[in-house]
Amino acid sequence: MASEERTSGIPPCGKASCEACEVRDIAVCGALAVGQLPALSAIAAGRRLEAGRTLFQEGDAADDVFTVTAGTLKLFKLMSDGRRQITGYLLPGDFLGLAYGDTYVFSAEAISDSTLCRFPRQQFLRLLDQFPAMEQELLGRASSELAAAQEQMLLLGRKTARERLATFILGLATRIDAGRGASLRLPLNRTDIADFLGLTIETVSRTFTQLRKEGLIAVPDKQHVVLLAPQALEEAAGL
Amino acid sequence: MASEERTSGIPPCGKASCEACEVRDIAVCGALAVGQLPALSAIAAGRRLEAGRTLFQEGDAADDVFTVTAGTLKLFKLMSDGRRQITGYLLPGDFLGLAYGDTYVFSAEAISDSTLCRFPRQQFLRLLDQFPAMEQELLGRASSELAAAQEQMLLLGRKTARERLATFILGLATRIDAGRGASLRLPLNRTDIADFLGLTIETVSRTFTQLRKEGLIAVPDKQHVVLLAPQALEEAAGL
DNA sequence: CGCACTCTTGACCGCACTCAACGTTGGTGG
DNA sequence: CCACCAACGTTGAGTGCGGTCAAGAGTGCG
Repeated sequence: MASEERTSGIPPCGKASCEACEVRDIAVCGALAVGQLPALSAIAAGRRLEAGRTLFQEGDAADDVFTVTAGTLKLFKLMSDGRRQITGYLLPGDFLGLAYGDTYVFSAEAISDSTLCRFPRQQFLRLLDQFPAMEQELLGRASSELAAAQEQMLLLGRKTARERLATFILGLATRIDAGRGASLRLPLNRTDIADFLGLTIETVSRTFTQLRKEGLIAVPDKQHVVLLAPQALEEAAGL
Repeated sequence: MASEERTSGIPPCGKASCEACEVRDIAVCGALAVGQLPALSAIAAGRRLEAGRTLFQEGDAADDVFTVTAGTLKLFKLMSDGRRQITGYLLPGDFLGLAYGDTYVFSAEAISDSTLCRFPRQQFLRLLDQFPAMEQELLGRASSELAAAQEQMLLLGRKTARERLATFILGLATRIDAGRGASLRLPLNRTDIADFLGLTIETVSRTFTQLRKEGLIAVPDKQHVVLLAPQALEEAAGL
């Protein structure tokens, strides 16, 4: 769990960090804000989720909203014949539960062992009325997610395999922010990367090899990538 | 203009309709709510935009938010070499301006002659504090947009050309809602449809022909489509 | 050791792209 | 009125990128 939390910029939910929290941080880390907001604490419930377990499926009643405090989750949509599109992945600090009406419009599954903070949706929404700052924070998050979604649409609709993978690696580096030349731990395996980038695992694998042979990245093992030439990688990503 | 407004479920912004408006309708139709909210009226500004004119470009300072009262707009992202991805299109009643931080993350251009209601962003955001219902409405809209974006990611990442076009036509029918068997006016030309679906105009054209020859649709002229077999079209869309 | 799982690599294929020609429509001006 | 032109859409022929199918390598586990 500790190594999971290390991968994000969000501080772990220890007592020390809580001291620095403000109400608006509810959306940053559910568990952090619980101590600050008795009303929220009352409705919060911790939830551990083993790797591979489903949090909810597309079509389920959207009764809860969540914040991720540890681990990695993937969000995806399925077609009846099994084709899959991963629409996003969540790291500690991410909020989950905006994009739906009565039912979830995608499925969520833990990639690694994860912990989440669960809030019954109705109670959570009622709390928003009392804390406008929280609502603004949520609106800001929705904006960011929309911007990311549009970036992903450009990737899926118009970029080549090479550009997609380069974009993915750079985006990962930005989210995890592990400094220049550091080794990035890939939160997704090849299958998930393929389903995120709209490719097949074979093409993902070949493209990793291609970027590696060109000296843009190193792949010390299948779970890690090193950015050897970030500049060149950005060019490869298609600006 | 009248024919533009007819294509959406939103009533035109006449005096009669305004009587029925409530504050939360600000997000439904800017001009509607102006009469109800003196504070909003004070900052609102009408804006006509000819077909083909740019409302703003990706990277511009995001100073304003808008509601569309007539016409059609397209939102898109460009790559340096000219590749384009249309991330969405706006019909009367749609809100514009959520997905950004300081600068717009996409460009917006009028497809047909359009009118918009413009609100300086800072003042608009300040008003949100005073009208929580408006903020909740916006949050709901952001949710819908995110859901639509995820649906589009599935389309772009995993669907065939045939499935993409079928999905597009059905989605259009839902948004315009022109009843069974009616003739749908296409708000986008072939180039724009291609850039929306991540295809080329040739493939879009061929696929229109294919669906027509199979009897799923009729194409009375290049600007109209008739759904002859909605059931079969949904199958073609890949469920 | 054997098995299962993930990833890589190679050979081939096919869907959508590219390139090119042609048709249709609408506007403009002689 | 027609001639001309530009913009848009359709259709055909050929190509190539990424998908499919298949084999093999690397790894972890009982």
